[in-house]
Amino acid sequence: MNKELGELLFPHIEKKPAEYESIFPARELGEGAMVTRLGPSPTGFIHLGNLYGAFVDERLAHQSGGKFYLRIEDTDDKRFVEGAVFTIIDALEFFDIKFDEGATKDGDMGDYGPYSQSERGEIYQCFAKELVERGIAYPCFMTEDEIAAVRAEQEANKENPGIYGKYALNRELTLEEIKEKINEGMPYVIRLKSDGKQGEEAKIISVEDGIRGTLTMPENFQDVVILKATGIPTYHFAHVIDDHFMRTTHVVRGEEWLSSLPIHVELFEKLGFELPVYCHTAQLMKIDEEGNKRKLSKRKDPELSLDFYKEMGYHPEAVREYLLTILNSNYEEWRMENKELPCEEFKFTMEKMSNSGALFDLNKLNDVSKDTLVRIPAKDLYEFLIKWARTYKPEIVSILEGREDYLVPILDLGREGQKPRKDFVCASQMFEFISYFFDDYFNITDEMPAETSAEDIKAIIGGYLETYDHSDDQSQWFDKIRELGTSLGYAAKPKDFKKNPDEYKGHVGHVSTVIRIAIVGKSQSPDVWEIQQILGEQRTRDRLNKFI
RNA sequence: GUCCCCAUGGUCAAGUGGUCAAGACGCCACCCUCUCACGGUGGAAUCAGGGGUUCGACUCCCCUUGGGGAUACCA
Repeated sequence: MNKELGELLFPHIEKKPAEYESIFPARELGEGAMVTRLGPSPTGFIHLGNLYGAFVDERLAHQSGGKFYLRIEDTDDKRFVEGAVFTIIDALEFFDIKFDEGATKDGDMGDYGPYSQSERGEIYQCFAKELVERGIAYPCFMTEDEIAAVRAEQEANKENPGIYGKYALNRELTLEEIKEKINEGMPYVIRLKSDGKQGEEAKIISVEDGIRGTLTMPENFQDVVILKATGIPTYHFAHVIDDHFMRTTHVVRGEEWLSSLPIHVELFEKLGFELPVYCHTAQLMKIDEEGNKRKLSKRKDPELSLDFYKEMGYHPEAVREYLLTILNSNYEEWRMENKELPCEEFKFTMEKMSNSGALFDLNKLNDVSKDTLVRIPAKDLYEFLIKWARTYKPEIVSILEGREDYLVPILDLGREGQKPRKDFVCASQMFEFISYFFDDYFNITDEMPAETSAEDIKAIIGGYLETYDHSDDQSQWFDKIRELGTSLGYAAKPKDFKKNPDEYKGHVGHVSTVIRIAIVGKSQSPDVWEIQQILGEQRTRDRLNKFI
């Protein structure tokens, strides 16, 4: 009867399960090589958490000489967003996550495809058919109302909700009944006929998790849906079939999957497939408006969308560094000892991964980013800045493009030597920081120091202009400021002023601040002499003249 | 409700029965210093609570509490 039911339900499926074993043979890889995958669903949104997981997959595979592939998990037609696949591929490319096979913009690449679940219907149905034929899956015609009624009854009886045991109304339908319902055109799903027990009788299963160690939980007892009414598989079924036939060795996924692990274990067992190693990562969290810790959500946290980082102009390398520091607790230490090595040299381990959800920390990202950018040559920063501006601040492209000779020294200001400045965090901030080098963006934003009177300000700038010699070296230049200040009643050294504040109007720092504001517009900046050298004599004088 | 996961400073965390309980970010002070940044020194700040086990618990067990997740024809 089951055989007949299989044919009735899946008349078009001709391949036998065993055939797929030879179509997708075991991979020939070295000892210990891991095969991992990223399985995003194309909802049009990809956030830091996705990248976090992708990184683990990527490191694990490439570190072990294995393979890392991209599989599109588009089994939810309701949530599908047009163009989302490209968005995902773009984002991963931007952050330099490299795949060996899987979905690409030009179609699939690799021998284990198709890599989009929507194109694998025949494979899923083949195995659904097999399960039906073996009597461990069945068509279920229960309507939404029936399911709701069952649920209400279960709630009233304080029983676990779900379709199982006696509540699985269509579990024991006869072939005739099924035929009849199908002829009536009733829609149906295919459910697993679980033989698990619940409560006291439940068997306890235990699974070795790559990150969390031994996991123990009660077996599954629900008749879960494996094929929806549309013939499309649910995640559970697709996961088991795909990861088996794509020969995935390590399934890295978020901890929200932990509770459906028993379903997957049962499915793997029933299908006779070997269980992959599961690695359940902790979720990235954030603090919400009420002050509660909560998982990064797709809807509510647009600022944690990958687009946020692209818009702000965080360098992909900085984001990678940040991710690595929260991914492996010993990464930071390693980085301090190996400042110049590429992060790929770091030996990533699952043991060093945290089991508890980390809160996203923008401060930390910024700090990591500063350290990362200081290692990047100014010329590369220049190119990065232009690339960012092209999409996110097009109005400044014209003042940046083709001006490498002007920009590179600006971006390199104070970065040489043992204690380089770490002024840059991200592209948007970089432009802000150097904007005074562009006449259209230059303006005076800070107040002159309180220690300097209006007459003194004129005297300082006038005197400065009088003795200004663009070819002075840095110490000659500063000596002049010191002399100028002294002649106007300002201490030559801040310490002198602090010791005898009554004897002076202020100190040389105040004098130089006046000059700094005239030239830079702000009371804080890198070395003024170096800025003047980049600005050139004429523009320096022009800015000063405006004050007289 | 049921099931699962998690629990060291504000944040990220080291720690795996005996430590004055690392380090990083942030914060504060000081030093360097013409400003800022960088760098340096120092500081405040943590084992959620209660029971066990043990000569001895941050570490092992139990309970409570708290946080997170699942409980879908979403992934």
